Amino acid sequence: MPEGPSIIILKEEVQSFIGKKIVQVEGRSKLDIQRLSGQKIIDFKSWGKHFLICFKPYTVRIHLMLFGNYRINEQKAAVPQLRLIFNKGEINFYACSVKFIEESLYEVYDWSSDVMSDSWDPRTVELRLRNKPDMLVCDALLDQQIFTGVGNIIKNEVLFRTHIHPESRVGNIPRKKIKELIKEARNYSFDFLNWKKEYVLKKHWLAHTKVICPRCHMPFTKKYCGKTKRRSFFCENCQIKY
DNA sequence: CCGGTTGTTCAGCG
DNA sequence: GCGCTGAACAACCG
Repeated sequence: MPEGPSIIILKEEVQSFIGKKIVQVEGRSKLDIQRLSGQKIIDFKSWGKHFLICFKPYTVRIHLMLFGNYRINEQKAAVPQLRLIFNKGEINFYACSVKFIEESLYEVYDWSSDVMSDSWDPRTVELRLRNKPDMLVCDALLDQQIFTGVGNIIKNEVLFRTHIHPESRVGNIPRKKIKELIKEARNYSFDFLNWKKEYVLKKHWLAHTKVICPRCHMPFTKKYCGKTKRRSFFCENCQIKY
């Protein structure tokens, strides 16, 4: 379900609930979710994979993790973690993490690293990469403080597009190539968004889950790389190890 | 039925 | 206190 672009889609799907009052709250979250009853939704925001429901006194953070999903104006055969019922319509979140954020969002989040954000700033990303020269690039792409919103699919596709081997050390990658990587992380994320909206995301995967390199037709390597030990699909021939 | 996964946190250990 | 590992959580697909 959830890499950054998927959360953008969620945000777009719930726009009509902005300004609406929650009339009833259900769910198996152990938090005091009843405090949401009677609250009016001020806005929906996102920071990477975090979906933020903004109320005047606080914010609710939904994280869909690996298996989470949601239904708008319908339910599925499962107990929602959080169910928000309005006079007209409802939003249901399943298998997710729910948290209250009491602080101002601007104390908690820095949007300049969020690949989907209007405030995205490649210089922030470059600085944070420069501070982690020993990190493998496959881990850096999944580090939410560096590439906020990037997940495993985006990681694999961006590394393939930029011809970078996942086990390259960040500090060994030439600056020009780093800039390309940063730019492509955002660029591919928007391709992801558009393709997902059209239900053609998988069709456009060049590397993720692939067995043969579409560029040179050599077999791909599948390996659980880096500290994150997430699946990497890459071409030893086309992707340079720095 | 089992194995695997678009993710993250935390306990336990050396 | 650190870094590392594995467990835990959860739902769905093939």
